[in-house]
Parts: sequence; C-alpha cells; structure tokens
Amino acid sequence: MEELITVLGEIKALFNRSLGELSIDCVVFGFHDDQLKVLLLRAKGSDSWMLPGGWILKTEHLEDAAYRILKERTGLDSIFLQQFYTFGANNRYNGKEIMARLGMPPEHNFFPERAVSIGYYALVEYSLVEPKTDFMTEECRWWDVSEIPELLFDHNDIASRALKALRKQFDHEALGFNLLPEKFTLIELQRLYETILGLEKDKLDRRNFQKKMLSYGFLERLEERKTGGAHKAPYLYRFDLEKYAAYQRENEL
Amino acid sequence: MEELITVLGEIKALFNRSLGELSIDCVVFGFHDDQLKVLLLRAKGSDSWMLPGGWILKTEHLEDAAYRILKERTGLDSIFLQQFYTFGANNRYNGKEIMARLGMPPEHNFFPERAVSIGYYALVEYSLVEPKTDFMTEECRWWDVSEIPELLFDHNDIASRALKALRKQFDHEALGFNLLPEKFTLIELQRLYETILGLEKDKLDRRNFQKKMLSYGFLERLEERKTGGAHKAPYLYRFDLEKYAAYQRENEL
DNA sequence: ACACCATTGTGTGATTGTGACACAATGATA
DNA sequence: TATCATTGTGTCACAATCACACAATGGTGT
Repeated sequence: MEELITVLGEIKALFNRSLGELSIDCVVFGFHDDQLKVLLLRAKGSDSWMLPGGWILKTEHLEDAAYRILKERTGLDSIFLQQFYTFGANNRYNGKEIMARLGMPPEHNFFPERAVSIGYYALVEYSLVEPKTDFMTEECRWWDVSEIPELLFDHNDIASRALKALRKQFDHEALGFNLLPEKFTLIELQRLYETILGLEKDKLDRRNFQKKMLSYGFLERLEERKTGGAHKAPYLYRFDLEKYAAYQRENEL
Repeated sequence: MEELITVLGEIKALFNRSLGELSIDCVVFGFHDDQLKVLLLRAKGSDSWMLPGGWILKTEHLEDAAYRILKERTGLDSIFLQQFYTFGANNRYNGKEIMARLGMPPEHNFFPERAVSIGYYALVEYSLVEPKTDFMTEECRWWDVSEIPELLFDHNDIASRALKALRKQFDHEALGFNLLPEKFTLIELQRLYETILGLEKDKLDRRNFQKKMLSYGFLERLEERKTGGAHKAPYLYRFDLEKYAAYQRENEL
C-alpha cells in the first residue's frame, strides 16, 4: 500500500512536468528466431500488458520524447524511429476501469479524461536490447507479434496499426537492416523479409531474392563467411548506408 | 482597435473550450485548370497567409475536429481526409513574432509556448468549394501549389510534407477521384495524374494510361459524352466505389 | 454548307522485368 | 572419409510495360 502511494506520487509529479493530455506510445520491433517481436511491459501487481510509452515533457521535442522513452526501456541510444499515426479518439479508454485492472484505487484515477497519443514504431537489433522496467512496471520482455495478448488502453489497435505501417514502408524503403546485426547473410535477410511481409518460409525464391537485393548496389559482400552452421559457410554482407543514400537519390528524384 | 479586442476575446474563449496545446492543420487540395491547388487563409489586417486549422475541443474526436474545420472553410460535409503527420518541434514558432506579423500587440500573445499540431490533408472537388473566412481572417482562396507564399508558423513545412504524403499514397491508392467531379473524361484523369506526380503534360502515353486505368475495372464508361470542347466529344467515366472496394479486396489481402 | 483541324478511340510488336527452375561445391558431423 | 543440408550461380518462359499510327468525329470559321 505504501508503495502504491509512492507510485501515485511519482505519476502526479511526472504529469505536472508534462503536457498532460499528450503522450507517446512506442511499438518496438525486433527480429529473432525467424520471428518478429514486440517489446511489452507488465504493470506492477497486475497481469495486464502494455506498450512502452510516456507523457511528453513541456519543453521537449516530440522525437526527443520518443528517444528518451526508448532509451529507458531498451538501453539503446541510436534507434530507427518512425512516427506512424496519432490516436485521439475521445473514448480511447476508461480511466477508472484501467485503474481497477492495474490494482489501484479507481478514486485515485490519474488518467486524463481525454488523451491524445502519438504512435512511433522503432526498429532495433534484438540482441542489443536489455529490456528494463520503470517504476510502474515489473516486467519488460519481447513478445512474438503473432501472440500479443490483450493489452491495456487501445494498445492493440496501436500495435496492429504500427505493423501495418511497417509492412507498407517495408515495400518501398530498405528498413530491414535496422533489425539485423551489422553483418548478416542473405538467407537471414530473406527470412526477415518473409517474416515481415507475412509470407511462409521459402515463399520468396532464393536466387531471385538475392539477385534483386544485390542489384540495388547497397549491399557489400565481405571476405568473411559465417561459420558455425552445420553446412557450407555463406558469405556475410554489410548494408552500406552511403551507397543506399546514392541509390535513393537516383531512384526517387 | 475595438475589433481587435473582440477577436482576442473570441480566441480566449475558444482556447478555454479546447485542449490548449493541441491543434489541427489542414492542407486542402483541389484540382483546377491542370493545376494542383491549396486553400489558404489571410489573417485580418495582415498580408501573411496560413493553412486552415484550429484547436481541438475538449470532447472532440480528432477526425471530427478536422471535419468541423473543413466544413467551416469549404462548406463541404463529405470530404476525403487523411492524417499524415503530427508536428511537435518545440520551436515551431515564436508567439510574439507571429503576433507582430498579425498586427496584434505582442504583449497579448495568446499562442501557447509549445504547441503540437496534427496534420491532415483533404482532397476536394474544386468547383464545389466556397472558400469562407472566419473571425480571424479576411481572405480565403486557392493557391497554386507551385506558388505557395511564405506562410505563418511552420505551415510551409506542413504543406510540403502533405504534398509528399499525397504523392506517395497516390501511387498505391486510387485517390484522384476525390479531386474530380463525378463524371470526367480519361484525359482529365490523365492530366490529374501528371500534375500530382509532377510530370509534364503528355509524359504519360495516352493509350497506355487509358488501357491501364480501365484494366483495374473500377471505372464505368457512361453513354454520355462530354460536349462543348472544340473537338471530337470524349466519353465520360464514373468512378465506381463498390467495384473499387472489390478491386482492393482482391489485390491487398 | 463545307472544309479544316485538333482531339478521340483503338491494337500490335518490341523491350524490360519478374518468376520458375537444377546442379555442382562446400563444410560441419558422425 | 562418406554423408547431407545448405550455398552459389545462369537461363528460359511469361507477364507487364512501353512505343507507336491512323481513321473517325464534332466544333470552328468561312
């Protein structure tokens, strides 16, 4: 109970430093084990999960708020970030109901009646992330996107809209490299594409996929090969950001 | 001076009914004379132009706010509307400077220090719009997108981002029909595509363009032909929303 | 009334891009 | 050292896109 009071106090303090009705929600995507993952938090003393997020401070750039929140949850500084939608239905949630689900006294409801939330999705390298909780939560971990549970607020909507936005952009921009380690094999890249586009394994033809990827000219083949697998060692590749910028300049203008 | 005081009073009242830091800006596109147009407003007693917009009321859905603002400026109810970005840099404008440019006393600055604005673009049929001013403005008219003047706040950024978003979506969705009258000729449709995609006239091959458009199956050729031109009368076509929905279902899932 | 002319309606062949497909080389494993 | 799943690589068929020409038409101007 004492802890609860502390938490409520911290929330109130935070709220006073923030813009009040305006918050950010982040959908953090990672790729591991041929699966697309999302980072979720579980509230203290509750079995309800939610997206990482927070209020925007009064003096803060929108993007800085998103980076701040992501740094707190993942430990990472440099993250690919994309704003995808702003959610502002006036019935996004019921504050008292949420309080109850969080195991908090509804009469201390601290949620503003009307809240607008700006949605960002982030692409991170799975292995670099060290999920961290904050003062309101006691668990932070990756979930398979196909197994996301029922979330608090309208976070299921937000997550599915983020996925849709990711898929759409994925067709037109080379975003995948943000989800892979610096060195990767072409088959890993192919699995990533298949996973994100929702295709079954080997739906994409290996030869055609590799031909196409290499034809863009922004992948650099390293001398090094990946060893440790039980089979012929594949070449490693690197995504060359400068060549990608050149490619974009040629093909967009 | 008396009028100024009235205006400031109205602004204050509006602000109190709204969420304060949160506003909407609308980039309204129309098509006329083979040109893409944007609706702009000129502030009272000033030669500075800006986008239509307004604060979001405390009880309002985001989209409803956008529709309300559009109805007030254009007289139209049913409008194609698309949220495209939320602007929240903490230096989006300097309130006192804006007051000066509006010919208002800077010490009565009513702009919040920090404002977040949600950007929507709208596609409307040019001929149906009757541009209307509000209590803060004395002129509302169409501008050619290629001749947009320097705007107040960060509205030039917002407008150019809207155009970029429009072009991007235009490639993948049949949005153009929102900008045309119900009945149109294929050459009018072609000019629209050329204009929005920034191509010169007749860059698209007439036969190939028409073949492709008709192949989608959501255009219906009417018996009627368009007369009045000085030449052979072209067929009129209609965009069939139901057939378009069917087309989408087949090609997206 | 008639000739004029810009514009419409329509099909085919050339080019390019995409999708299907097979086999020899390799590197761990047993 | 044999095994075996996996890698690396090129060609052909098909589909999509692009380039292109000519007869019909409906106002315009005389």
